[in-house]
Amino acid sequence: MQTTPAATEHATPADICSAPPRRHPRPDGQDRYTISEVVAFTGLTAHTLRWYERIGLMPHIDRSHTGQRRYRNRDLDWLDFVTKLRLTGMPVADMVRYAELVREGEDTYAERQALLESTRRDVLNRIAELRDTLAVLDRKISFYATEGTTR
Amino acid sequence: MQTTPAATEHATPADICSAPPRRHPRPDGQDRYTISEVVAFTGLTAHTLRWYERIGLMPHIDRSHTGQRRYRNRDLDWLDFVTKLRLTGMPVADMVRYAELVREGEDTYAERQALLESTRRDVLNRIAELRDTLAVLDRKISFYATEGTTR
DNA sequence: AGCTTGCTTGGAGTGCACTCCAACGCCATA
DNA sequence: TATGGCGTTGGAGTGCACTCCAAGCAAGCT
Repeated sequence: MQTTPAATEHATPADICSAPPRRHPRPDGQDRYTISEVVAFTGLTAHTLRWYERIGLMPHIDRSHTGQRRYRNRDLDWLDFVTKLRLTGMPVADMVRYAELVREGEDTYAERQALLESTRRDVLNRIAELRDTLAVLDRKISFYATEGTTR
Repeated sequence: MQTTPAATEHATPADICSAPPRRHPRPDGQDRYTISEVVAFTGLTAHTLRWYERIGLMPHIDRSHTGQRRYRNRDLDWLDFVTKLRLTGMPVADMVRYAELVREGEDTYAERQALLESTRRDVLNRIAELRDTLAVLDRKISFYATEGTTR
């Protein structure tokens, strides 16, 4: 494991460019959270959090002296990002791939960029499809609304 | 094997986003299609079409004198709608529920409207989430773009 | 007549993303 | 010292949405 201060500074290079708006406010100045706190912040289950770690979707999580997980703010940032990726419908395997690239360091910037750009295109397509669907729904809803009231 | 140019046309995923409305035009004036024609129109597999019928997501499909399915235009319309609902992430069970309401006739207009309105809210939320995700992706992508070129 | 193609069925299998289980450890409070 | 609460693990189980299989039938072509 890397333990140099430099490594700590940009331990997860992905985090440098992320300043996410927080939906689950974290206590200020704290940087060690139990798994149940993370459950409360993220809405994920403890099972899922452990499973993410097992499959390599999470970096190694710090442990207390008794072996319990202590999540740090950068882990929560990463979880926020993963949750967003999941919402796009990206398969977990692809997210794991991205996580691997992050672990491999700066040499993978280009590949990470390509991966995210492909995801970006997927998201745009998905939004377009959803807007299409919305139009169909609106048409049907207004049909039911008028038919329901005029008879 | 199919040798139509259409098969070649949608080989590249890039074309998908430039072909929004009807990717598989139906022949004019026809109203009886074999299962394999419907496969070509919808992109669903024959397995899935039969499964949809078994679980009650499709109405009873007409049969030829030999017992083979003959889909009609209204069946294709229904499949288009189902496909849109599926894109919203609606569980199949909910779609089956809607199909049941349709079979039960006009008395269920109000309930159908409520169901679609709830779906509509889901779709709007989903679009908002995706836009959020898009913002995050753009931030990261531009980070990788500048970092990748400046070093 | 023989062969190929397309379609039929019920039931079993697959892949994904969790989700749960049993057995156990640590530790604070009563 | 005991009880409750929170945490740990590997492995097995679950639910969803397909997906495939084997065996068979009917029609069309040579």
